[in-house]
Amino acid sequence: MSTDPKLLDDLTARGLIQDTTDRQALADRLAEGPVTVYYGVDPTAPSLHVGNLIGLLTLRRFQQAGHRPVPLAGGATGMIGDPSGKSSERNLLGDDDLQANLAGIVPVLRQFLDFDEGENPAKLLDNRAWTVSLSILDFLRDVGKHVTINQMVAKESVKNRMAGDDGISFTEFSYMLLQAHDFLWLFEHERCEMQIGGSDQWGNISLGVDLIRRRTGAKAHGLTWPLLLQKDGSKYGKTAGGETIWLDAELMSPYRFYQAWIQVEDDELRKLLLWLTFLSTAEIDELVASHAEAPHRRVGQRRLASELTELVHGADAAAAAADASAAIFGGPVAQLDTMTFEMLADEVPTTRFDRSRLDDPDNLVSLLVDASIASSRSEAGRLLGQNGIAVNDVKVDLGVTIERSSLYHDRFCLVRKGKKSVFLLEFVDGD
RNA sequence: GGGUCGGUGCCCGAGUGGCCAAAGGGAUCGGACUGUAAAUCCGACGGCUUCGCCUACGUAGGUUCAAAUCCUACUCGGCCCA
Repeated sequence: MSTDPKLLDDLTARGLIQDTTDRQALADRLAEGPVTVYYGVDPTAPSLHVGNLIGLLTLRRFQQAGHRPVPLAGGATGMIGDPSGKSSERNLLGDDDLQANLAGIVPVLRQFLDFDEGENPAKLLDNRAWTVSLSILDFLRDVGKHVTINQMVAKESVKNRMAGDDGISFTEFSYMLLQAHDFLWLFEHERCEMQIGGSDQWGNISLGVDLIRRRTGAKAHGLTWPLLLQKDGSKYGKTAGGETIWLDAELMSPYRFYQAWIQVEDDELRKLLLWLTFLSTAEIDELVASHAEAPHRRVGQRRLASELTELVHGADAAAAAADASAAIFGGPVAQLDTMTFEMLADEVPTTRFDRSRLDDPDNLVSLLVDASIASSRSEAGRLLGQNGIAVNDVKVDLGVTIERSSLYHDRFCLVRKGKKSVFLLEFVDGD
């Protein structure tokens, strides 16, 4: 099977290459034929999030170019905690949590990678498989012997932590050896010649490359991309509101996922389109240019949001998220029909109440709290006082009551908090 | 094990007996301006039955009219010594 010779150039054009091992050797090897390439994810959270997005997309780019992707779940390394990019020691996760997290990431992987493709199917591996049975003596002899402490201490991630107040535990210090061992194992058992990761992984990746060379004399390859950072320099991964952007529909609905990208600022658009979509660089240039002509139409954000939502959640979910957004931000809510409201109820945070709540006078504050629109009665009062709540598009004050006549289609009531957050209240008959 | 410094609200960080629900900054949330953008400005930012009350400054006790501030024990973390 032949491979796409333009892969490296495309990644370069997108600005997705931060560091590589010997660039020419890598280009030659990729041109020669399919390469097995791995990207490791530690299951430290119940699902994957934006932080893993570039990795998944890059694996996909490799697969589309004819290479063989290996997503590696860090069932073993997840128990240790990678100090890279962390300023303080991690809490160790228990076995049960890890297993549950692992189960959570598999479906997401399937969205991105083809595991059934004839010639170069993706293969999911878990480093527990070869790590749990590893004896400490073997480990020290086969891995530790080939690495000097000097080398390890020189790594950026370790240096930072040694300079800090909290120090670094031996456990986390050892993390890079386990990762290097993974690479070696994959090289020997899966003919995996390449590891990719975010730039914070560079130290760990190059250590693995070195280990492979010392143990086998062979040349392995590494590639990292720049980290996706927010303006303040912190890792990307949260919405403006500080909510983690999950890739699992259970943890973040497609609508909210879509909204997270719709709200992206103009300055970030080009970069995000290049890094996170499969649109060609030419298409992106065009899109960014037309966006600049009429920024208020937000064509750039719309495209980014729908491309990404489709990638992560599928075409149907992406269309539904776009429809819901159009209904909510497009015009007067009063004009929406029952079907649209029912559709919205699936997309927007919706709370169901018994109709009897409508009979309480002055029920607004308690409804806001019960629907988790405000976290306390004090906050609800504050929001109302600051003109932050609109019921059915009308700003309301303290003391307002939601009654039967306020409902649309005798069931729904739409509450806005601020400009961007929308909630639906649904009133139904009690049992 | 010894010594030493420290543990304050979402985070950083002031405060060393009353004027402390606790300075300042960041984050966040509302408002104005806009384009569901950025920048800027304004306001809020423990809870409640809100002119008052309750809960909070590592944990548990104690001294005092009064403690985040003093004392005791415990606990956790940094650093130094062994």
